[in-house]
Amino acid sequence: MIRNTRQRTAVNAVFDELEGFHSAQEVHARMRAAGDSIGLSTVYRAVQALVEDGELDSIRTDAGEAIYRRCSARHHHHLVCRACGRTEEVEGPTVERWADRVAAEHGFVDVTHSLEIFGTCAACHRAGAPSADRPG
Amino acid sequence: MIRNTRQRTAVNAVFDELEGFHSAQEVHARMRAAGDSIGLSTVYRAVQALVEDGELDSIRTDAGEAIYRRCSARHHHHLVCRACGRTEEVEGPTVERWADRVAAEHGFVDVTHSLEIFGTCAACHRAGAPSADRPG
DNA sequence: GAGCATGTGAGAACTGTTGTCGACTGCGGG
DNA sequence: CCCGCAGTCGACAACAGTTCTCACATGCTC
Ligand SMILES: [Mn+2]
Ligand SMILES: [Mn+2]
Ligand SMILES: [Zn+2]
Ligand SMILES: [Zn+2]
Repeated sequence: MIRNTRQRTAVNAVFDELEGFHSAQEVHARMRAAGDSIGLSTVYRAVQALVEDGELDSIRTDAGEAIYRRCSARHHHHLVCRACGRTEEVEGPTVERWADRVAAEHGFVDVTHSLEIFGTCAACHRAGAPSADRPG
Repeated sequence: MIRNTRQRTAVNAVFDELEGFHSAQEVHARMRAAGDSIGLSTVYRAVQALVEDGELDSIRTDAGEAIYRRCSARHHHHLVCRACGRTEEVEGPTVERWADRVAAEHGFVDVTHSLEIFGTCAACHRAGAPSADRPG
């Protein structure tokens, strides 16, 4: 049975005040800095539970770090600014259909997909953010 | 200046005989098992160089491990069997355009994207492979 | 409140990856 | 040829992110 703890509630609350994606370690550091007493392991367990509950969405950075964000329920993808981390949720029925069709054509079943778009947001571009190269 | 070494050549050759995606560690183990003497660091350096040369394509598993595969030059994506690792390269101009358009609509520039499709291939499905759940 | 399954957290362990550095070697110039 | 040396190798240590361990704490049910 899943129990209601101060820590779990607190981690969940952090994502109410946070835009974009954030790592477990970052959340832990923020909480500690704010005077919240919590262990790193607990933060990891909390974000994992929240992902399973559909409260958070997680993606992986190029560096291999898992980052998390409060997430709306319906299926969507992310448009992430490489410079500031700002994130837009985007939807595209076309893409969904394409992925399913292509998989079906190859005889694949039980199909899922991952899709993220990366770029430099208008604000960062204006501010002269550095551009990275990364083939998709 | 980039030098031609036995090790670099050997790593490159390994991917000629390998279908699907494979990790640096796996490649290292295979080479060692085949009597090839090579260091793990060297394998890492080699696959990284090969990715930069466009010889290999790399994606990241859910577990955060980088895996590599010999890759054709033109831009494409992958349809990967969760059970056996079998991989199909797929292309979709529709998706490319959709990603660019959506990013542009949000004022993003310098846009790239990552897109992978996962499923169970026909052979594995017939063989009764287990199905995983993984939201896209 | 008592009992106990569940959760916590400090620290150790693990995993994939990168850094270090003395030894080695492809390769262009002499 | 062989010299010189920048580029490379590889055993090993270091790192980063994540997970495990286990003694202790604490929600929940009764
Ligand atoms: Mn989708
Ligand atoms: Mn594409
Ligand atoms: Zn930005
Ligand atoms: Zn398969």
